[in-house]
Amino acid sequence: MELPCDGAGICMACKNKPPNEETLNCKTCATPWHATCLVYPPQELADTLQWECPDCSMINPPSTSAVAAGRSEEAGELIASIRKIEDDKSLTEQEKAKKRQKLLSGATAGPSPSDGDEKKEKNDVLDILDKELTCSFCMQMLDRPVTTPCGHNFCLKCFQRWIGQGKRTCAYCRVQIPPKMASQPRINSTLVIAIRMARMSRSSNAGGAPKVYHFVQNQNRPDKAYTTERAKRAGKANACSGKIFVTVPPDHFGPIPAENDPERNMGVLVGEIWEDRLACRQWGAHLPHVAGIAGQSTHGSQSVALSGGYLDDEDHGEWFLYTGSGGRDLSGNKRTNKDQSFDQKFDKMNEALRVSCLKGYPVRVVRSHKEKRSSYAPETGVRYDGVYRIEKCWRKNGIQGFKVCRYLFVRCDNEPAPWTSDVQGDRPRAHPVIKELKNAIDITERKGSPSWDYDVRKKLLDVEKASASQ
DNA sequence: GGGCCCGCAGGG
DNA sequence: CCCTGCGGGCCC
Repeated sequence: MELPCDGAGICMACKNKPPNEETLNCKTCATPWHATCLVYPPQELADTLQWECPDCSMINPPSTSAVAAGRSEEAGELIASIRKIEDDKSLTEQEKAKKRQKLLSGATAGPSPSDGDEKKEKNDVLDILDKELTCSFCMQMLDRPVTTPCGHNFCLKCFQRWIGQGKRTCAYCRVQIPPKMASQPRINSTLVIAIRMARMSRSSNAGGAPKVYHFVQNQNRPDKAYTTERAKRAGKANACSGKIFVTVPPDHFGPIPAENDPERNMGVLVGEIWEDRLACRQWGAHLPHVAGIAGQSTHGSQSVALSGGYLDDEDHGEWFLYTGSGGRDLSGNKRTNKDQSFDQKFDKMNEALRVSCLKGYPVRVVRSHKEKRSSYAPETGVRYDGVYRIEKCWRKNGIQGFKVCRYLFVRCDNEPAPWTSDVQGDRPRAHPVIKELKNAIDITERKGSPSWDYDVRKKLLDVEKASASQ
Protein backbone atom coordinates (compact mmCIF):
# COMPACT_ATOMS: atom_id res chain seq x y z
CA MET A 1 0.00 0.00 0.00
CA GLU A 2 1.49 3.33 -1.05
CA LEU A 3 0.88 6.37 1.11
CA PRO A 4 1.64 10.09 0.68
CA CYS A 5 3.13 12.51 3.20
CA ASP A 6 0.75 13.88 5.78
CA GLY A 7 -0.01 17.52 6.56
CA ALA A 8 3.20 17.85 8.59
CA GLY A 9 5.23 16.52 5.66
CA ILE A 10 5.89 13.16 7.28
CA CYS A 11 5.78 10.13 5.00
CA MET A 12 2.86 7.96 6.12
CA ALA A 13 4.67 4.87 4.87
CA CYS A 14 8.07 5.14 6.59
CA LYS A 15 7.03 7.73 9.20
CA ASN A 16 10.09 9.87 8.42
CA LYS A 17 10.22 13.39 7.12
CA PRO A 18 11.85 13.12 3.69
CA PRO A 19 14.47 15.74 2.71
CA ASN A 20 13.53 18.07 -0.14
CA GLU A 21 15.40 16.10 -2.78
CA GLU A 22 13.39 12.99 -1.90
CA THR A 23 10.04 14.76 -2.02
CA LEU A 24 7.90 14.50 -5.12
CA ASN A 25 4.82 16.61 -5.79
CA CYS A 26 2.01 15.15 -7.84
CA LYS A 27 1.26 17.20 -10.96
CA THR A 28 -2.46 16.61 -10.57
CA CYS A 29 -3.23 16.95 -6.88
CA ALA A 30 0.04 18.58 -5.70
CA THR A 31 0.26 16.14 -2.78
CA PRO A 32 3.83 15.52 -1.56
CA TRP A 33 5.13 11.92 -1.65
CA HIS A 34 8.33 10.30 -0.38
CA ALA A 35 10.14 9.19 -3.54
CA THR A 36 12.12 6.37 -1.93
CA CYS A 37 8.93 4.79 -0.56
CA LEU A 38 7.34 4.59 -4.02
CA VAL A 39 7.04 1.30 -5.83
CA TYR A 40 7.67 3.03 -9.16
CA PRO A 41 9.74 6.17 -8.56
CA PRO A 42 10.34 8.24 -11.71
CA GLN A 43 13.53 7.19 -13.46
CA GLU A 44 14.74 10.57 -14.72
CA LEU A 45 14.85 14.00 -13.19
CA ALA A 46 12.81 15.43 -16.06
CA ASP A 47 10.01 13.03 -15.24
CA THR A 48 9.64 14.34 -11.70
CA LEU A 49 8.03 17.55 -12.99
CA GLN A 50 5.32 15.61 -14.80
CA TRP A 51 4.97 13.00 -12.08
CA GLU A 52 1.52 11.85 -11.05
CA CYS A 53 0.96 10.17 -7.68
CA PRO A 54 -0.40 6.61 -7.37
CA ASP A 55 -3.78 7.95 -6.20
CA CYS A 56 -4.22 10.17 -9.24
CA SER A 57 -2.93 7.64 -11.73
CA MET A 58 -4.68 4.86 -9.90
CA ILE A 59 -5.24 1.94 -12.21
CA ASN A 60 -8.11 -0.25 -11.23
CA PRO A 61 -8.90 -2.82 -13.85
CA PRO A 62 -12.53 -2.33 -14.83
CA SER A 63 -14.73 -5.27 -14.03
CA THR A 64 -15.79 -5.72 -17.64
CA SER A 65 -12.25 -6.01 -18.91
CA ALA A 66 -10.43 -9.23 -19.47
CA VAL A 67 -8.24 -8.46 -16.50
CA ALA A 68 -9.77 -10.02 -13.44
CA ALA A 69 -10.13 -7.73 -10.46
CA GLY A 70 -8.12 -8.67 -7.45
CA ARG A 71 -5.23 -10.35 -9.21
CA SER A 72 -2.40 -8.13 -8.14
CA GLU A 73 0.34 -9.46 -10.41
CA GLU A 74 -1.84 -8.76 -13.40
CA ALA A 75 -2.65 -5.31 -12.09
CA GLY A 76 1.07 -4.71 -11.57
CA GLU A 77 1.79 -5.78 -15.13
CA LEU A 78 -0.92 -3.47 -16.33
CA ILE A 79 0.58 -0.55 -14.44
CA ALA A 80 3.98 -1.34 -15.89
CA SER A 81 2.55 -1.42 -19.41
CA ILE A 82 0.81 1.87 -18.88
CA ARG A 83 3.97 3.46 -17.60
CA LYS A 84 5.76 2.20 -20.67
CA ILE A 85 3.19 3.93 -22.84
CA GLU A 86 3.49 7.11 -20.78
CA ASP A 87 7.26 7.07 -21.14
CA ASP A 88 7.20 6.64 -24.92
CA LYS A 89 8.28 10.06 -26.21
CA SER A 90 7.44 9.24 -29.80
CA LEU A 91 3.72 9.31 -29.01
CA THR A 92 1.42 12.31 -28.81
CA GLU A 93 -0.89 12.68 -25.79
CA GLN A 94 -3.80 11.52 -27.91
CA GLU A 95 -2.00 8.43 -29.09
CA LYS A 96 -1.05 7.64 -25.51
CA ALA A 97 -4.65 7.94 -24.41
CA LYS A 98 -5.68 5.59 -27.19
CA LYS A 99 -3.12 3.02 -26.19
CA ARG A 100 -4.18 3.23 -22.57
CA GLN A 101 -7.80 2.71 -23.49
CA LYS A 102 -6.93 -0.26 -25.62
CA LEU A 103 -4.94 -1.79 -22.82
CA LEU A 104 -7.68 -1.26 -20.26
CA SER A 105 -10.42 -2.57 -22.47
CA GLY A 106 -8.74 -5.94 -22.38
CA ALA A 107 -7.35 -5.85 -25.92
CA THR A 108 -4.24 -7.94 -26.48
CA ALA A 109 -0.94 -6.16 -25.98
CA GLY A 110 1.54 -5.78 -28.78
CA PRO A 111 1.11 -4.94 -32.44
CA SER A 112 -1.73 -6.45 -34.40
CA PRO A 113 -0.91 -5.98 -38.09
CA SER A 114 -4.15 -7.58 -39.19
CA ASP A 115 -6.11 -4.57 -37.97
CA GLY A 116 -7.60 -2.99 -41.05
CA ASP A 117 -8.53 0.68 -41.42
CA GLU A 118 -12.18 -0.29 -41.25
CA LYS A 119 -11.85 -1.65 -37.77
CA LYS A 120 -9.80 1.34 -36.71
CA GLU A 121 -12.48 3.74 -37.86
CA LYS A 122 -15.10 1.84 -35.97
CA ASN A 123 -12.98 2.00 -32.86
CA ASP A 124 -12.44 5.74 -33.28
CA VAL A 125 -16.09 6.37 -32.51
CA LEU A 126 -15.80 4.26 -29.41
CA ASP A 127 -12.59 6.01 -28.46
CA ILE A 128 -14.26 9.40 -28.67
CA LEU A 129 -17.08 8.11 -26.54
CA ASP A 130 -14.58 6.56 -24.16
CA LYS A 131 -12.68 9.80 -23.89
CA GLU A 132 -15.85 11.66 -22.97
CA LEU A 133 -16.66 9.04 -20.37
CA THR A 134 -13.21 9.00 -18.83
CA CYS A 135 -12.43 10.73 -15.55
CA SER A 136 -9.50 13.14 -15.91
CA PHE A 137 -8.23 12.16 -12.49
CA CYS A 138 -8.12 8.38 -12.63
CA MET A 139 -8.31 7.89 -16.43
CA GLN A 140 -10.94 5.24 -15.82
CA MET A 141 -14.45 4.97 -17.07
CA LEU A 142 -16.41 7.37 -14.85
CA ASP A 143 -17.68 5.87 -11.62
CA ARG A 144 -20.73 7.75 -10.32
CA PRO A 145 -20.11 10.65 -12.67
CA VAL A 146 -20.51 14.26 -11.60
CA THR A 147 -20.49 17.10 -14.09
CA THR A 148 -19.15 20.59 -13.41
CA PRO A 149 -21.00 23.64 -14.78
CA CYS A 150 -18.07 24.03 -17.21
CA GLY A 151 -19.05 20.66 -18.64
CA HIS A 152 -16.31 18.36 -17.39
CA ASN A 153 -16.93 14.96 -15.90
CA PHE A 154 -15.25 13.28 -12.95
CA CYS A 155 -15.86 10.29 -10.74
CA LEU A 156 -17.72 11.33 -7.60
CA LYS A 157 -14.89 10.05 -5.43
CA CYS A 158 -12.12 11.69 -7.45
CA PHE A 159 -14.06 14.95 -7.40
CA GLN A 160 -14.63 14.78 -3.66
CA ARG A 161 -10.97 14.09 -3.06
CA TRP A 162 -10.10 17.17 -5.12
CA ILE A 163 -12.59 19.28 -3.17
CA GLY A 164 -11.29 17.77 0.06
CA GLN A 165 -7.88 19.18 -0.78
CA GLY A 166 -9.41 22.63 -0.77
CA LYS A 167 -9.47 23.01 -4.55
CA ARG A 168 -12.34 25.08 -5.94
CA THR A 169 -11.53 25.13 -9.65
CA CYS A 170 -12.22 22.57 -12.35
CA ALA A 171 -9.28 20.19 -12.55
CA TYR A 172 -9.62 20.19 -16.32
CA CYS A 173 -10.10 23.82 -17.32
CA ARG A 174 -9.52 25.70 -14.04
CA VAL A 175 -12.88 27.45 -14.17
CA GLN A 176 -14.36 28.22 -10.71
CA ILE A 177 -16.62 25.57 -9.20
CA PRO A 178 -19.70 27.02 -7.47
CA PRO A 179 -19.79 26.26 -3.71
CA LYS A 180 -23.07 24.37 -4.05
CA MET A 181 -21.57 21.99 -6.59
CA ALA A 182 -18.52 21.56 -4.36
CA SER A 183 -20.55 20.67 -1.29
CA GLN A 184 -23.34 18.76 -3.04
CA PRO A 185 -22.01 17.16 -6.18
CA ARG A 186 -24.90 15.59 -8.06
CA ILE A 187 -24.58 12.38 -9.99
CA ASN A 188 -25.33 12.82 -13.67
CA SER A 189 -27.82 10.03 -14.27
CA THR A 190 -27.93 10.55 -18.03
CA LEU A 191 -24.22 9.86 -18.11
CA VAL A 192 -24.77 6.71 -16.08
CA ILE A 193 -26.88 5.39 -18.95
CA ALA A 194 -24.25 6.38 -21.52
CA ILE A 195 -21.56 4.64 -19.49
CA ARG A 196 -23.58 1.48 -19.33
CA MET A 197 -23.97 1.51 -23.09
CA ALA A 198 -20.27 2.18 -23.63
CA ARG A 199 -19.36 -0.68 -21.33
CA MET A 200 -21.76 -2.85 -23.22
CA SER A 201 -20.28 -2.08 -26.65
CA ARG A 202 -16.82 -2.40 -25.21
CA SER A 203 -17.43 -5.85 -23.80
CA SER A 204 -19.04 -7.03 -27.01
CA ASN A 205 -16.09 -5.53 -28.91
CA ALA A 206 -13.69 -7.48 -26.74
CA GLY A 207 -14.93 -10.59 -28.49
CA GLY A 208 -16.78 -13.64 -27.31
CA ALA A 209 -20.53 -13.98 -27.60
CA PRO A 210 -22.38 -12.34 -24.73
CA LYS A 211 -23.88 -14.81 -22.31
CA VAL A 212 -27.55 -14.96 -23.18
CA TYR A 213 -30.18 -17.16 -21.63
CA HIS A 214 -33.58 -17.74 -23.05
CA PHE A 215 -35.41 -18.20 -19.95
CA VAL A 216 -39.04 -18.73 -20.71
CA GLN A 217 -40.75 -19.88 -23.89
CA ASN A 218 -41.86 -16.43 -24.75
CA GLN A 219 -42.43 -16.57 -28.48
CA ASN A 220 -46.19 -16.94 -28.33
CA ARG A 221 -46.72 -14.47 -25.54
CA PRO A 222 -47.97 -10.96 -26.30
CA ASP A 223 -46.09 -7.83 -25.22
CA LYS A 224 -48.65 -7.06 -22.56
CA ALA A 225 -50.27 -9.13 -19.85
CA TYR A 226 -53.70 -10.42 -20.81
CA THR A 227 -56.75 -12.01 -19.20
CA THR A 228 -58.02 -15.34 -20.46
CA GLU A 229 -61.62 -16.08 -21.36
CA ARG A 230 -61.89 -18.26 -18.29
CA ALA A 231 -60.63 -15.60 -15.94
CA LYS A 232 -63.74 -13.49 -16.04
CA ARG A 233 -62.77 -11.11 -13.28
CA ALA A 234 -60.58 -8.29 -14.43
CA GLY A 235 -58.22 -8.48 -11.47
CA LYS A 236 -54.65 -8.42 -12.65
CA ALA A 237 -53.71 -11.38 -10.50
CA ASN A 238 -55.96 -13.34 -12.82
CA ALA A 239 -54.01 -12.15 -15.79
CA CYS A 240 -51.42 -14.18 -17.67
CA SER A 241 -47.99 -12.70 -17.99
CA GLY A 242 -46.87 -11.04 -21.19
CA LYS A 243 -43.50 -11.63 -22.78
CA ILE A 244 -40.42 -11.48 -20.56
CA PHE A 245 -38.16 -8.99 -22.32
CA VAL A 246 -34.88 -9.59 -20.51
CA THR A 247 -32.77 -12.72 -20.86
CA VAL A 248 -31.59 -13.21 -17.28
CA PRO A 249 -32.41 -16.56 -15.74
CA PRO A 250 -34.98 -16.51 -12.91
CA ASP A 251 -32.28 -17.23 -10.35
CA HIS A 252 -30.12 -14.30 -11.41
CA PHE A 253 -28.89 -12.16 -8.51
CA GLY A 254 -28.15 -8.48 -8.72
CA PRO A 255 -28.84 -5.84 -11.36
CA ILE A 256 -30.04 -6.71 -14.83
CA PRO A 257 -27.25 -5.62 -17.16
CA ALA A 258 -27.44 -4.25 -20.69
CA GLU A 259 -26.25 -7.49 -22.26
CA ASN A 260 -29.41 -9.17 -21.02
CA ASP A 261 -31.66 -6.52 -22.46
CA PRO A 262 -31.83 -7.25 -26.19
CA GLU A 263 -34.86 -4.99 -26.46
CA ARG A 264 -33.19 -1.71 -25.43
CA ASN A 265 -29.54 -2.56 -24.72
CA MET A 266 -29.80 -0.63 -21.48
CA GLY A 267 -30.46 -3.14 -18.77
CA VAL A 268 -32.93 -2.30 -16.04
CA LEU A 269 -32.07 1.13 -14.71
CA VAL A 270 -32.51 2.32 -11.17
CA GLY A 271 -35.62 4.48 -11.02
CA GLU A 272 -37.50 2.73 -13.81
CA ILE A 273 -41.25 2.71 -13.19
CA TRP A 274 -43.80 0.25 -14.53
CA GLU A 275 -47.56 0.40 -14.53
CA ASP A 276 -48.05 -2.66 -12.34
CA ARG A 277 -46.47 -5.78 -10.94
CA LEU A 278 -47.00 -7.67 -14.19
CA ALA A 279 -45.06 -5.14 -16.22
CA CYS A 280 -42.37 -5.15 -13.53
CA ARG A 281 -42.22 -8.90 -13.95
CA GLN A 282 -41.79 -8.60 -17.70
CA TRP A 283 -38.59 -6.61 -17.18
CA GLY A 284 -37.27 -9.19 -14.76
CA ALA A 285 -36.94 -6.91 -11.75
CA HIS A 286 -39.34 -8.96 -9.62
CA LEU A 287 -40.92 -12.07 -11.12
CA PRO A 288 -43.79 -13.13 -8.82
CA HIS A 289 -46.83 -11.07 -9.62
CA VAL A 290 -48.49 -11.42 -6.24
CA ALA A 291 -45.86 -12.63 -3.78
CA GLY A 292 -43.49 -10.11 -2.24
CA ILE A 293 -40.42 -12.31 -2.13
CA ALA A 294 -38.77 -14.02 -5.08
CA GLY A 295 -36.42 -16.81 -4.11
CA GLN A 296 -35.67 -20.41 -3.26
CA SER A 297 -35.02 -21.64 0.27
CA THR A 298 -31.97 -23.61 -0.93
CA HIS A 299 -30.52 -20.83 -3.01
CA GLY A 300 -31.32 -17.34 -1.82
CA SER A 301 -33.64 -14.50 -2.72
CA GLN A 302 -33.37 -12.51 -5.94
CA SER A 303 -35.79 -9.69 -5.19
CA VAL A 304 -38.43 -8.28 -2.89
CA ALA A 305 -41.38 -5.96 -3.39
CA LEU A 306 -42.25 -3.26 -0.85
CA SER A 307 -45.87 -2.22 -0.82
CA GLY A 308 -46.58 -0.97 2.65
CA GLY A 309 -48.64 -4.06 3.37
CA TYR A 310 -47.09 -4.56 6.78
CA LEU A 311 -47.65 -1.74 9.24
CA ASP A 312 -44.50 -2.54 11.19
CA ASP A 313 -42.27 -2.11 8.15
CA GLU A 314 -40.08 0.97 8.10
CA ASP A 315 -38.84 2.50 4.86
CA HIS A 316 -35.95 4.94 5.09
CA GLY A 317 -34.90 4.74 1.46
CA GLU A 318 -31.27 3.83 2.01
CA TRP A 319 -32.38 1.14 4.45
CA PHE A 320 -35.66 -0.47 5.44
CA LEU A 321 -37.15 -3.16 7.62
CA TYR A 322 -39.02 -5.94 5.90
CA THR A 323 -41.34 -8.61 7.28
CA GLY A 324 -41.28 -12.18 6.02
CA SER A 325 -44.21 -13.98 4.46
CA GLY A 326 -46.62 -16.43 6.00
CA GLY A 327 -48.55 -16.41 9.23
CA ARG A 328 -51.57 -14.79 7.70
CA ASP A 329 -54.58 -17.00 7.40
CA LEU A 330 -55.52 -16.71 3.78
CA SER A 331 -57.88 -19.64 3.71
CA GLY A 332 -61.39 -19.39 2.36
CA ASN A 333 -62.34 -16.27 0.55
CA LYS A 334 -60.75 -13.73 2.77
CA ARG A 335 -57.58 -13.35 0.78
CA THR A 336 -56.88 -9.83 1.95
CA ASN A 337 -56.42 -10.72 5.58
CA LYS A 338 -54.11 -8.22 7.20
CA ASP A 339 -53.99 -10.11 10.50
CA GLN A 340 -51.33 -12.54 11.62
CA SER A 341 -52.79 -15.77 12.88
CA PHE A 342 -49.71 -17.93 13.41
CA ASP A 343 -45.97 -17.63 13.88
CA GLN A 344 -43.64 -17.16 10.95
CA LYS A 345 -40.66 -19.44 10.63
CA PHE A 346 -37.46 -19.24 8.63
CA ASP A 347 -38.70 -21.56 5.93
CA LYS A 348 -39.62 -21.22 2.25
CA MET A 349 -39.28 -17.56 1.16
CA ASN A 350 -38.24 -16.44 4.63
CA GLU A 351 -35.42 -18.95 4.50
CA ALA A 352 -34.47 -17.71 1.02
CA LEU A 353 -34.05 -14.21 2.47
CA ARG A 354 -32.06 -15.62 5.36
CA VAL A 355 -29.70 -17.38 2.94
CA SER A 356 -29.18 -14.14 1.04
CA CYS A 357 -28.47 -12.41 4.34
CA LEU A 358 -25.89 -14.98 5.44
CA LYS A 359 -24.18 -15.10 2.07
CA GLY A 360 -24.39 -11.35 1.49
CA TYR A 361 -26.09 -11.68 -1.90
CA PRO A 362 -27.51 -8.56 -3.52
CA VAL A 363 -31.32 -8.37 -3.54
CA ARG A 364 -33.20 -6.29 -6.10
CA VAL A 365 -35.86 -4.06 -4.58
CA VAL A 366 -39.04 -2.71 -6.13
CA ARG A 367 -41.39 -0.32 -4.38
CA SER A 368 -45.10 -0.01 -5.08
CA HIS A 369 -46.76 1.68 -2.14
CA LYS A 370 -50.35 2.42 -2.91
CA GLU A 371 -50.94 4.62 0.09
CA LYS A 372 -48.40 7.35 0.51
CA ARG A 373 -46.89 5.84 3.63
CA SER A 374 -43.36 6.59 2.63
CA SER A 375 -41.72 9.38 0.70
CA TYR A 376 -39.52 6.82 -1.04
CA ALA A 377 -42.30 5.35 -3.11
CA PRO A 378 -44.01 6.85 -6.12
CA GLU A 379 -47.69 7.70 -6.05
CA THR A 380 -48.49 5.04 -8.61
CA GLY A 381 -46.60 2.30 -10.34
CA VAL A 382 -43.86 -0.09 -9.41
CA ARG A 383 -40.33 1.31 -9.29
CA TYR A 384 -37.00 -0.49 -9.43
CA ASP A 385 -34.73 0.96 -6.75
CA GLY A 386 -31.55 -1.03 -7.26
CA VAL A 387 -29.85 -3.64 -5.14
CA TYR A 388 -29.79 -3.92 -1.38
CA ARG A 389 -28.04 -6.27 0.97
CA ILE A 390 -29.74 -7.87 3.97
CA GLU A 391 -27.60 -6.76 6.88
CA LYS A 392 -29.30 -8.91 9.48
CA CYS A 393 -32.37 -11.02 10.07
CA TRP A 394 -34.12 -12.05 13.26
CA ARG A 395 -37.50 -13.12 14.62
CA LYS A 396 -39.59 -10.55 16.32
CA ASN A 397 -42.45 -10.89 18.80
CA GLY A 398 -45.32 -8.62 18.51
CA ILE A 399 -47.41 -8.38 15.36
CA GLN A 400 -50.79 -9.30 16.84
CA GLY A 401 -48.92 -11.45 19.36
CA PHE A 402 -47.30 -13.66 16.71
CA LYS A 403 -43.69 -14.06 15.78
CA VAL A 404 -42.57 -12.72 12.41
CA CYS A 405 -39.30 -12.83 10.49
CA ARG A 406 -37.66 -9.45 10.16
CA TYR A 407 -34.94 -8.25 7.82
CA LEU A 408 -32.77 -5.12 7.72
CA PHE A 409 -32.04 -4.15 4.12
CA VAL A 410 -29.25 -1.69 3.32
CA ARG A 411 -28.76 -0.19 -0.11
CA CYS A 412 -25.51 -1.16 -1.82
CA ASP A 413 -26.00 0.00 -5.41
CA ASN A 414 -23.42 2.18 -7.11
CA GLU A 415 -26.02 3.86 -9.21
CA PRO A 416 -27.93 6.75 -7.70
CA ALA A 417 -31.25 5.99 -6.08
CA PRO A 418 -34.24 7.90 -7.41
CA TRP A 419 -34.42 10.04 -4.32
CA THR A 420 -30.79 11.15 -4.72
CA SER A 421 -30.87 11.98 -8.39
CA ASP A 422 -34.36 13.46 -8.67
CA VAL A 423 -34.71 15.21 -5.35
CA GLN A 424 -31.43 16.88 -4.56
CA GLY A 425 -31.01 17.51 -0.87
CA ASP A 426 -33.85 15.18 0.01
CA ARG A 427 -31.57 12.25 0.65
CA PRO A 428 -32.30 10.64 4.00
CA ARG A 429 -29.69 11.13 6.66
CA ALA A 430 -27.77 7.92 7.06
CA HIS A 431 -28.28 5.95 10.23
CA PRO A 432 -24.92 5.77 12.08
CA VAL A 433 -24.72 2.01 11.67
CA ILE A 434 -25.57 2.38 8.02
CA LYS A 435 -22.87 4.99 7.57
CA GLU A 436 -20.35 2.47 8.80
CA LEU A 437 -21.71 -0.13 6.42
CA LYS A 438 -21.53 2.23 3.49
CA ASN A 439 -17.96 2.97 4.44
CA ALA A 440 -17.13 -0.70 4.41
CA ILE A 441 -18.73 -1.10 1.02
CA ASP A 442 -16.69 1.87 -0.21
CA ILE A 443 -13.52 0.18 1.00
CA THR A 444 -14.21 -2.92 -1.03
CA GLU A 445 -15.05 -0.79 -4.05
CA ARG A 446 -11.73 1.00 -3.77
CA LYS A 447 -10.06 -2.37 -3.90
CA GLY A 448 -11.54 -2.84 -7.31
CA SER A 449 -14.15 -5.47 -6.59
CA PRO A 450 -17.58 -4.93 -8.03
CA SER A 451 -20.04 -3.60 -5.49
CA TRP A 452 -22.05 -6.79 -5.61
CA ASP A 453 -19.05 -8.92 -4.81
CA TYR A 454 -20.34 -11.62 -2.52
CA ASP A 455 -17.23 -11.32 -0.36
CA VAL A 456 -18.32 -7.87 0.70
CA ARG A 457 -20.34 -9.44 3.45
CA LYS A 458 -17.22 -10.91 5.04
CA LYS A 459 -15.45 -7.58 4.81
CA LEU A 460 -18.43 -5.87 6.41
CA LEU A 461 -18.14 -8.23 9.35
CA ASP A 462 -14.41 -7.49 9.67
CA VAL A 463 -15.05 -3.78 9.75
CA GLU A 464 -17.77 -4.23 12.33
CA LYS A 465 -15.45 -6.32 14.47
CA ALA A 466 -12.65 -3.78 14.17
CA SER A 467 -14.88 -0.87 15.11
CA ALA A 468 -16.36 -2.81 18.02
CA SER A 469 -12.92 -3.51 19.50
CA GLN A 470 -11.94 0.15 19.40
C1' DG B 1 -62.82 2.73 1.55
C1' DG B 2 -63.02 -1.99 3.16
C1' DG B 3 -63.88 -6.49 1.84
C1' DC B 4 -64.55 -9.93 -1.75
C1' DC B 5 -63.28 -12.82 -5.26
C1' DC B 6 -60.81 -14.28 -9.08
C1' DG B 7 -56.95 -17.48 -11.02
C1' DC B 8 -51.83 -17.16 -12.40
C1' DA B 9 -47.02 -18.36 -11.28
C1' DG B 10 -43.83 -20.73 -8.81
C1' DG B 11 -41.88 -23.28 -4.88
C1' DG B 12 -41.71 -27.63 -2.66
C1' DC C 1 -49.44 -32.58 -7.49
C1' DC C 2 -50.91 -29.08 -3.80
C1' DC C 3 -50.25 -24.84 -1.51
C1' DT C 4 -49.40 -20.09 -1.05
C1' DG C 5 -48.77 -15.14 -2.25
C1' DC C 6 -46.81 -7.28 -0.14
C1' DG C 7 -52.81 -7.89 -6.95
C1' DG C 8 -56.14 -5.39 -8.25
C1' DG C 9 -60.91 -4.41 -10.16
C1' DC C 10 -65.27 -4.15 -8.41
C1' DC C 11 -69.14 -4.41 -5.36
C1' DC C 12 -71.21 -2.94 -1.36
